[in-house]
Amino acid sequence: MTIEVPETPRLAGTSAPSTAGPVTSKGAGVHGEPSATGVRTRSQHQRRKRIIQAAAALASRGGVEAMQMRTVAERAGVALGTLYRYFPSKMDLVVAVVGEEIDLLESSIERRPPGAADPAGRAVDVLMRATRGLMREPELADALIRSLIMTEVETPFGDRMAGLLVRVAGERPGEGDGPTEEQVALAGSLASVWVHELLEMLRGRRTYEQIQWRIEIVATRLFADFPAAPPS
Amino acid sequence: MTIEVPETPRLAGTSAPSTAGPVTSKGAGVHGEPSATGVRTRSQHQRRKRIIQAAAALASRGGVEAMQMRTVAERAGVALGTLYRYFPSKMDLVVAVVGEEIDLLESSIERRPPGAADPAGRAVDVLMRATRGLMREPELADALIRSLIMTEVETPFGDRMAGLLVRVAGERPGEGDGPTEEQVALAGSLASVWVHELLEMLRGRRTYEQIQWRIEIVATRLFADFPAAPPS
DNA sequence: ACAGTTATTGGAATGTGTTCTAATTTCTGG
DNA sequence: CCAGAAATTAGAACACATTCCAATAACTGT
Repeated sequence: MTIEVPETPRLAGTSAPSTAGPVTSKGAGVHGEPSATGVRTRSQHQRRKRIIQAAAALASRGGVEAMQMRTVAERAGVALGTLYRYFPSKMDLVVAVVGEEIDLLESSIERRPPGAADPAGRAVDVLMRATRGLMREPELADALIRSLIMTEVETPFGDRMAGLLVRVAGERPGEGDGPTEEQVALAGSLASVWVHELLEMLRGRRTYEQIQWRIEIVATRLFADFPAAPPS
Repeated sequence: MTIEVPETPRLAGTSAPSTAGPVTSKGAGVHGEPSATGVRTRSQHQRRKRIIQAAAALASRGGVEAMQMRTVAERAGVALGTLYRYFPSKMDLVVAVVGEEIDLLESSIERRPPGAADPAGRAVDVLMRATRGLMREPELADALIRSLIMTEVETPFGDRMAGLLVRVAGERPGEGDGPTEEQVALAGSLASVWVHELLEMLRGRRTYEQIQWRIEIVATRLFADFPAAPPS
C-alpha cells in the first residue's frame, strides 16, 4: 500500500527523460478508436515512473528474482492488472528500466565527452565508463543485461549503444551524410562484444582489467580506419 | 508412458558423443560417499540420451515453450523427479542439447574442413556453416541460443565456439605452444558477434546475407594478423 | 541372497509470471 | 453536471518450473 521509492543510483548519476505511457488498449478495441498516442494524463507518467523506479530498486537488491511483478506493483502502489497494462510482460519492464539507464549514460557522456584522440580510444572510454557504472549495481546489471538479450521485445539496447559509439568514435563526417553502414556494423559489433564481456564479468569469469584489455584490442582493430573526428 | 523418439535432424547431420550421466547426489549426502563420477549404469546413459532427444524434438517444434519439463519427462519416459535429477533446471537441459549440437558441428567440420586460404575466411566459413545449420530449425535455434546466453550455468558455448575458431583460423603454430591469449580473445569476440547476429536474425532483423556481410567485415579485421595456417 | 545405499516413480505442493473478471474510479466531451 | 469510454483495482484463476515426499525398484559389496 505504501509508495515511497528511495534509492536508485546507478549508471551515471543524473535524471533523464523517459518515453511513452501506458499501453492504452491498442488492437481493435470493442468500440471507438483508442487514443493513438497512449499517454493521457500526467498521473500516468507518474505511475509509469513509479513503476520503473520500484522495479529498478527491487532489481538492484536481489536481481531479477527479487523483481517480482506482484512486488513491483505493490511497491509502485498500483494493481497487478495496471502494471500489466503498462508493461505487458516482465521483460518489457526490464527494457524500460534499461532505457533509463542508457539515458543516464548518454547524458553523462554529453556532460563529459571521452577525451581520447583516436576513435577506438573514445569508444573504449565510453564502454569502460558504462562498465564501471554497471558494476556499481551488479544485481541490477545482471538482471538487466540478461533479460535484454533474452527478450523478444524490440531491444534498442544494442542499437542505441552502437549509435552512441558511432557518434563518439567518428563524429559528423560531413553534414547530411551520416555514418557508413559499415561503421554502424562495426560499432554494433563492438557493442555486442562488450555486452558479452559484461556477461562474463557478471558470471565472475572476467575482471574489470581483463574486459578493458579485450575491449581495447577489439576496438583498435574494428575502428582502425574510422575517420578521425575533427578536433572540436 | 511411450518412449520412442523419432525426428532429430539439426545442425550438421551425424551422431556424436555425449557427456556425463545423472547428477548423482552430490553435496554432502546423509551417509557414504556418492559415486564421484556420476555415471553408473548403461541405462543411465540411455535415459540421459532419451531425455535430451525428447527435449530437442520438442524444442524443434514450438521452441522453449513447447519444451515443458513435464512433457519432456513424459516423452522421455521418466518421472519428473528423475528428469530433475539429471538436469537440475531447464537451462541445464538446454545446455546439454546445445552441447550435442556443437558436437555435430565439430564433427561436420572435421569431416569437411573450411577451404578458404586466409584465417578470416576459414572462420567465416565455419560460422556461416553453423548459421545455415541453425536456420534449419529456427525454433530450436532460438530457444537454445536465448537460453544459453541467459543462463547462470557454465556455458561452454562461447568458449567452445572460440576454440573452434582459433583452431580453424590459425592452425597449430608450432608444437607445444597453443594460441596466443590475444588470439583466443579475438576468436571469442568474433564468436560473440556471431551469436549476436544470430539473435538479430531470429528476431527477424537480419537476413542470411546481412549476417555474412557483417561477419566477414568483422572477421577480416579481427583476424588480420593471425598467423596464416601452414598449407596442409 | 542380504542389508544398505541410491535411483526412480507418481503425485502432491509451492512460487511466480500472466490472464481474467466484475466492480469502481477517473476522464472526456458536451 | 451527465453519459459513455477508458483506466484502475482487488483478487481469483491458470500455467509451468521447481521442490518435496513416501513408496518402490535397482544396484552394490559382501
